[in-house]
Amino acid sequence: MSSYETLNQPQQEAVLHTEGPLLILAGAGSGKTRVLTHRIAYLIESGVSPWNILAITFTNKAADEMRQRVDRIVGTGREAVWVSTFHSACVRILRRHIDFLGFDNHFAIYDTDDQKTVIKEVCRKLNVDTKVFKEKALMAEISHYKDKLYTPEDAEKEAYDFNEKKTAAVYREYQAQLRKNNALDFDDLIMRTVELFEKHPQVLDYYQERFRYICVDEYQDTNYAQFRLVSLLAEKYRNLCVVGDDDQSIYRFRGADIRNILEFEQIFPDAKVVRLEQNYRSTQNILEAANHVIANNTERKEKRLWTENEEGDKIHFRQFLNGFEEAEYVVGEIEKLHREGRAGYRDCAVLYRTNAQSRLFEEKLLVAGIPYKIVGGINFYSRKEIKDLLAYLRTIDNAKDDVSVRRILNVPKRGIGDTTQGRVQEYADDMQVSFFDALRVAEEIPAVKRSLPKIDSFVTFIMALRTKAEVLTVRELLEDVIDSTGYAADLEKENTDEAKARLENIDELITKVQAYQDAMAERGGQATLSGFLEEVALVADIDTLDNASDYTLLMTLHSAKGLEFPYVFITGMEDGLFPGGSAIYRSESDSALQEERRLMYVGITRGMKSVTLTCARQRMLRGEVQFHNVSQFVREIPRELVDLGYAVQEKKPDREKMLQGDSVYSRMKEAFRAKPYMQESRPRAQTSVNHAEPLEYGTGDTVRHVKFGVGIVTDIKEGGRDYEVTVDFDRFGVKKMFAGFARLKKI
DNA sequence: CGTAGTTTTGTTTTT
DNA sequence: CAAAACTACG
Repeated sequence: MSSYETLNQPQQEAVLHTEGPLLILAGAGSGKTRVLTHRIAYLIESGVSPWNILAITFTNKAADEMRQRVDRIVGTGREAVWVSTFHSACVRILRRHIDFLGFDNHFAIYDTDDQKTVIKEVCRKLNVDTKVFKEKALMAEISHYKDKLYTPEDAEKEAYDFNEKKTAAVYREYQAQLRKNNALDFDDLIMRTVELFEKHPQVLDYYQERFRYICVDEYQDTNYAQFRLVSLLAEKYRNLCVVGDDDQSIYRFRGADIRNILEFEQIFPDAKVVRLEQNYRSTQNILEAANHVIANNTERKEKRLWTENEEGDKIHFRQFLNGFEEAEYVVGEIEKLHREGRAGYRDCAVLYRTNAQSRLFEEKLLVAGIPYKIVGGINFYSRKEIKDLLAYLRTIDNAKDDVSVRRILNVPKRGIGDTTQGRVQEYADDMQVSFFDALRVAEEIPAVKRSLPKIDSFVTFIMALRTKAEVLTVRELLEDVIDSTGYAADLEKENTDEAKARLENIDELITKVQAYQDAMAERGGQATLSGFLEEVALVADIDTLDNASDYTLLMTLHSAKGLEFPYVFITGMEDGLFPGGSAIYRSESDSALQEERRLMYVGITRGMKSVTLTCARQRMLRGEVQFHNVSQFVREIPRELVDLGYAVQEKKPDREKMLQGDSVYSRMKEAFRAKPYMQESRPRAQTSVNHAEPLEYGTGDTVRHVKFGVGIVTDIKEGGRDYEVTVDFDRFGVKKMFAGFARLKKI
């Protein structure tokens, strides 16, 4: 019990309040994970059976960690506590009871690729032009319906214009296809569970009894469907504890409804509210900066985090000519930190808005020999070779999974091409049977006579695998597939780098199967094919990080949520990139911008000791060079909290370049690249005295003045024949001046 | 039926 | 600048 003394006052309140609804408003770094784990431990210690506790976390990794921590405090019983993500919990429930809804318990879980395949098929069938209705857009629409628990019928009822009606029709057919394939997509996992509970009260009752104490973390990112799910489960005993921070709500695009947390007190009027506002993670400067940025948002609950930590470094801000130099600088800093023994590689994280930005950093890290890992982006499981092999496993596991069957029908090449596939599909549609069943009776289909023997041998092959699956372990089965299809053998013959990489991935897959089997054996569970496939579908990249290895992490700001690092680099701080282009334009409602700002808030508050913001003037984006201004979020940080890195070298201007990109490489590159750009801008700057012509710098740029030194341009006004420029100088404060006189130079 | 070569298209963010 | 989608040829 003594461990509770290490908690502060509100933290203790939250831990000790076990009965009835509880809302914990937990600011960034306020120790909410500690509170949650202690709360679960306290529940168990005060006699609640671990069996009766359900804790929902945002990632599987967080779930594992929480389970371990609870175990460390309580010692026993953690096995029985359910700690998992919404999706995992739902799968567990559905595997047991989905037959109530007419699905087979061996249902497949479709990922984005599979969904797209189905959508394409649906559009073809319904004669929907995918040039007009993009698959991606349709998927997003359908997903939103599901987030709100709209059935296809609901969607059709609410559809007023042509587009909406079409979308609803696609939705209906899409759901029909999924059912035919005995498959669920991610959103279905939640929606079908709610459906199960609503249609079968006895099932709901079972789980209500089972989960008398429910905890939901990251509550600000739940959508309506998840809210409904939790409400149903908690209805009976009302022991619902939700934890969240409205300032960190960053998943609105996937249906997260901030009202869930903002209106919790209305829905549960007897709820106790605890606010955790003391931050234990970051320095004062970091926290101050974060507070100032987020204060620009209007749609939020007023609050102010504070800390007893030291003041610490200022927020470092550096602007570069292009993305290469930005990456070089960041990598150089990490190298320096490591060399000077100030930080391990794992203490540094590089964050960015979009996954595409990881490339430059990856290249530079590779050259520098710094161990790193990219989180997210192209998922391991979405590589072709892996998807192919998994499609075999899925075909074996779920006889109705047409998407998988079609994928492997001609992989490896069996001489069964698109034409044949189309004819079989047509037959299957006409006769209302599954694709695989159509293959089995292919002799009935006159049009495919030529390929008949090939089809027959494929069918026999799959049937044989299914028989084997009953006696083999998952690993043995996978190895059998790799072997008997000749998949690996074909790749070996190719003998290219590409093929080698794929072979490595296949080995990796075998390793993962083995790891799954081991984990199940350790937990005393049964390793099943369904179980493995489920893990494959639901385990995100971030879940597989091991804390023991010393590598620098690269990831999106979204992925960084819930993590912390001593040294954080937030890169690509440019208007148009972050905040993203689509968030800037909408003048009507700036809620998109506010979401971006919350993302910025999340980013800054990941930092414990140091936060560095970087940006580039010039950047290659989808094959084109783009010019960007410094992100408005940088400007929202008070000037006195920012270090520009130039001030000290005022007397020796040349040194700043060495500081920025301290390799010969970078200076060569700059000379090379900068030329065309300089040629263009210099004459403009000179003539700007006469006419209001474009300046070489813009709002947010870092500039140098002969006398005042370095500063940031905060405003530019067009004043007749010249510009009036407002600059916030490092050492002289805010000055207004005419561009023609000031002869400011962009850095 | 399969492949190589060509054109088009596209960006948030994730379970 | 990619990846994906399409086309034309063997």
